[in-house]
Amino acid sequence: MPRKSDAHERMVRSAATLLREHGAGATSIDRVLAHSGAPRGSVYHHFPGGRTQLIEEAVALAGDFVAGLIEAAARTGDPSVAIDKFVSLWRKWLADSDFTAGCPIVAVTVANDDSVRLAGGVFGRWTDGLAAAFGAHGLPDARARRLAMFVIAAVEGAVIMCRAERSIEPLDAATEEIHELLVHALRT
Amino acid sequence: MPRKSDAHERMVRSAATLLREHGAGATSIDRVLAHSGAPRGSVYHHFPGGRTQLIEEAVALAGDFVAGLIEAAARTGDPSVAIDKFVSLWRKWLADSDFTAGCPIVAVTVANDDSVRLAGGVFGRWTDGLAAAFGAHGLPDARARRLAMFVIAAVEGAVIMCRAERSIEPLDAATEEIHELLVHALRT
DNA sequence: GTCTATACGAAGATAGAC
DNA sequence: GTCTATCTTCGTATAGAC
Repeated sequence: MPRKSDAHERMVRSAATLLREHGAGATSIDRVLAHSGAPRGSVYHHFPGGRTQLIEEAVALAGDFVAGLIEAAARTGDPSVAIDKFVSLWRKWLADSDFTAGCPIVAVTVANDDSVRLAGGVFGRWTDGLAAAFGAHGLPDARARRLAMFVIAAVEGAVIMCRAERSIEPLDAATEEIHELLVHALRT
Repeated sequence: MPRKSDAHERMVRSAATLLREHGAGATSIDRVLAHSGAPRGSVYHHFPGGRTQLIEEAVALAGDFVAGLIEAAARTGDPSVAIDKFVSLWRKWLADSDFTAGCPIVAVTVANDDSVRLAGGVFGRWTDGLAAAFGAHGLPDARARRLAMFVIAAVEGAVIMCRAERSIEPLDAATEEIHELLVHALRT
């Protein structure tokens, strides 16, 4: 009885990892196979859409994972908690990878991969989740949305700078300045 | 007499363009040749270091261009001017490319290209330039640096989201929230 | 500086056997 | 579901002629 954790799932997870560490251009079927240990012969059985489908599933998986985290934290009604969860995730991934891994959604976006189509939806969902937390705190819808978008952009940008500089400083700077901004924005 | 605008320079410029539009993985010698119209035969005459050297020169060119812009604006002593120049540049590039072009430094960073080594230095120079403007305005060194880093991260992140969502909204949101933050930070 | 030819490897995708 | 060809295209790099 084939468990759920079969070759298909292992390949999607490996694709997400390669996306994060080496970008879309380097995420080839060959490398996913080597990384996941999945068998060559069944690639087009599991992914009839070939490489495109594989990348798209990896984007969806990563997008859902982060969205779930944001949405769960947003339900506490405290925007600071949601932001902290989001930032902590990147902090952990950067540390675990020694500053070589970033965001898979960013990877497909800057490479203009076929799956950029999905990237907009993922960022949109993250934005909606965070905006809901700001809204619950009493901010007007327009400001809540603007702030949510801004926080996500700032953190994503900081993660890239952390990789380039091989230092956590940019993410620390972003965390502090976001906090500073929220002190004023959330003042009731 | 071979002018300065010869095959070498055209290739570097084309490489930067391809980096911005299709990422590091898709910036191959073949594509640079096709895009620049430069002759095949002299590639390794102009670039003894091959593809690696070509990409590195493109990163350096783009990095210097933006740094020069920031540094010139910073000399006015008004941080808002420097930020406006920086944001306007991205706004124009996004519009001109119909949201398909981003930052070449980001491209080599997320692809973990050999030239990531240069990316940290480029971001560092941009940060120093903007921090100088904040310092001239009277902010303490630590805060000036933190704010400079944050602004660059936020704008770079917003540009990526603009590409994914094919909309200028994320950059508009970033511009407004950065302004909001500066209203408090630059209060004398 | 620029040309052609060539070697070599990696990658996506398909076909047909088991 | 998995295997082994196989085809084709693309990419880097070198050699040697002009």
